Amino acid sequence: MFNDPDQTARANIRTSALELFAAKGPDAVTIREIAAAAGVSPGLVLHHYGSKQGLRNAVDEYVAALFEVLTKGSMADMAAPGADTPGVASGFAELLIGHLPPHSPIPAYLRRLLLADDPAGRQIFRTWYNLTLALTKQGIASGAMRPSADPEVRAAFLMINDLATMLLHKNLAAVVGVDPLTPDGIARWAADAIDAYSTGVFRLENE
Amino acid sequence: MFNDPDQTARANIRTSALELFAAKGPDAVTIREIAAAAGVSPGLVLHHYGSKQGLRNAVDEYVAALFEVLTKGSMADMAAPGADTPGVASGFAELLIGHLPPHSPIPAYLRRLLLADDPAGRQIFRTWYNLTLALTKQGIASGAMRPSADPEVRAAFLMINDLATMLLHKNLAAVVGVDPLTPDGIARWAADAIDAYSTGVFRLENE
DNA sequence: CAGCGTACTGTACAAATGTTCAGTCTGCAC
DNA sequence: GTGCAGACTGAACATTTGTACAGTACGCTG
Repeated sequence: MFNDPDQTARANIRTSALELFAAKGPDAVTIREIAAAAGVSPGLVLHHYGSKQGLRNAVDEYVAALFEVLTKGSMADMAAPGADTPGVASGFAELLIGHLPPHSPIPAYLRRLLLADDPAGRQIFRTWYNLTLALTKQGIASGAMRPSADPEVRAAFLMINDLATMLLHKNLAAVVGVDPLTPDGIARWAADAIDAYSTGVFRLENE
Repeated sequence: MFNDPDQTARANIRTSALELFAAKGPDAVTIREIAAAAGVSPGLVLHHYGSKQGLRNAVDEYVAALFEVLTKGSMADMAAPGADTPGVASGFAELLIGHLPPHSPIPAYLRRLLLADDPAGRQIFRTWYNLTLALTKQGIASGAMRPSADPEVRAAFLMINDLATMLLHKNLAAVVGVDPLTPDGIARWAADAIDAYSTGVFRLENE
């Protein structure tokens, strides 16, 4: 899925850049490094993308477009949940990742975009939020979710709680021993999240 | 509070480095830039810290030590909540930030440490998690929190949900219109978080 | 075949940057 | 006063890195 059949040198450069940017961050990657990974000369990188910034923009746009596609795919899953498809409680992030091959650099790149505080990341954040808000209002209307006095904040709350598992999964794996992005980690994590969101975390005083 | 009276050139260099690292990231800051901000020559930076990496380590250690102090202070607040001290629901992050001057670079630096996936950040993450886990178990034992089948994951869940507001507050402010690190943002955010954690988010089927 | 545009290479260059170092100044011990 | 250790400066150096460019190979069009 989403295996780009484009094997031109231009596409190879973009793909290599995507992987290296995701792994080390754009600032820590040199054009020579990208060229070597793509099997071309450094000059060709500039020939196709004008500058390093141009290449960064191209990769950003590519990932943003892919994100839109993934979003639509995840929405379809949401509307018609299959046998083992987790509900909304386990979050959209896992759903998105489920649409990608096992070691795709896309999640790591998305992580950088979301944390970078630049226009590309903010646009993705906005898309994600609008989607979450729509689902939240829909859930409240259908009775699946309890009403909230502040639906906008409620949607943001649910969204970034979900995002947090993607942003911090390495720390979680190292410290807690549960990586919420691995198959068994997902299960443990989702079970507790659903429990927390359903029965609540704090006990009311009059209980 | 925590205004270091150390005004030696050595301390000034560390302070300037801390601010610049927090704002732009260590890789994007040059030794010359730090020296200029501290009002010294570039050579002196190396004289005191040996190398740029040495300076980074020194800043990391300084922030880690400060984090320990802040943690203890926040725990004291937790044990004896004052008039307007929010409960555990609004999270530890806000409590920590409340112990710092308004425009302290510490939160931004902590953010970088936690997202960097290096030993210094992992140690802070670990301290934070151990604290959250202890409070969670204590809350369950006292009856203030509902029991969880998986206390470790429950503690991690609550912790990173809290962290997410700190990591993504800029995106939240730009897209949602609520910055959970500003005074009025805290109020709106905490109210909804407490509501979500108390009465739950999803409606059970038999209700 | 001739011409031309595009992909592509490898060299060269200028700027930035971490680091080294010789040397100066200052304060303190003897 | 003399000597010395440490703070501090400013110039210089080596390396890295983004980029420009001249030149080559190749495929398409006329």
